[in-house]
Amino acid sequence: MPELPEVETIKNDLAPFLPGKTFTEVRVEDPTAVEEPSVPLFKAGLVGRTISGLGRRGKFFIVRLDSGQALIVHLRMTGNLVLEPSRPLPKQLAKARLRISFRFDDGSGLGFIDRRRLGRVWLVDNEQEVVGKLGPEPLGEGFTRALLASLLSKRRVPIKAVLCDQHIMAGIGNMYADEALYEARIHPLTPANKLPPRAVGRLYQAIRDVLSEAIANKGASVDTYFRPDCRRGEAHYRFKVAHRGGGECGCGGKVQRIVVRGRGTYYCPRCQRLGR
DNA sequence: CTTGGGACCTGGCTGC
DNA sequence: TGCAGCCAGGTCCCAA
Repeated sequence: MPELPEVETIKNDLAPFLPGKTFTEVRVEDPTAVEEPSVPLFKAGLVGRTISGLGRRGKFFIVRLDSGQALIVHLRMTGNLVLEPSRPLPKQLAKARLRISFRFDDGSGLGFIDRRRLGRVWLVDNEQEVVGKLGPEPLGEGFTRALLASLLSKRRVPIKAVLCDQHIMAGIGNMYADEALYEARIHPLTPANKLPPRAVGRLYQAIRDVLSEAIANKGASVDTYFRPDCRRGEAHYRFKVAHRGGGECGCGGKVQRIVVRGRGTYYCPRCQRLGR
């Protein structure tokens, strides 16, 4: 599932290829992929435009155009952007369906494939229309310990739910929330506003460390995530708890799986105690 | 404000 | 072996 480190990796991988290219053809194979505007306007707004730069906000991938518009992609659960022509797709992607294909003036192409068809694209005048309601970037300069403390102090819900809420902070999903809480030795059910200042400090560092390390390892290929050239990320090899139910923690205890707000949550009951 | 639930979506898994 | 039904979880939306 692509979260911040995966989308950042996709952006970094595409940075040497996309900027400067001009769209020559856009084929929308699955119209439900286009959230905004209509499919004809979507195509017309892209063809002939040149890519001026790439960006990322939370889990959204942003392609900026010379027209001033922005093509925005959200991969949701199973979306992938693959460079074409590409080698045979890995078997996890073999059944994914092609939803949109983009062709460029140099003959290259980019495919948006998505097994479960939950991903979406937008073409908008102002990217804030799509990403404007997101909370701060956890790796951004403005994301300080004090800001985290103030965000948490207003919420009584389990800390796990707060970390995954894109309106509070942007880019953390199920996997990295579990990893950050493990690293900070915080039980996922702890009410956010009940965290003592020292725990908030640990959590702040854990969020930054876990995300940075995952980016350095090019994202986590736990399910259908692959880089645009179909290579795997390696961040999942470093996971201590995420998707490791029944596995062993370094302390000798067993990683447990519980459900927090409808999401599978992995943690170590010995390292992450409730109430302190 | 919060919380819970459903909808979207389909491959892969479980259980009979 | 076949098949029904559940599960994964990011996001939005609605009801209480």
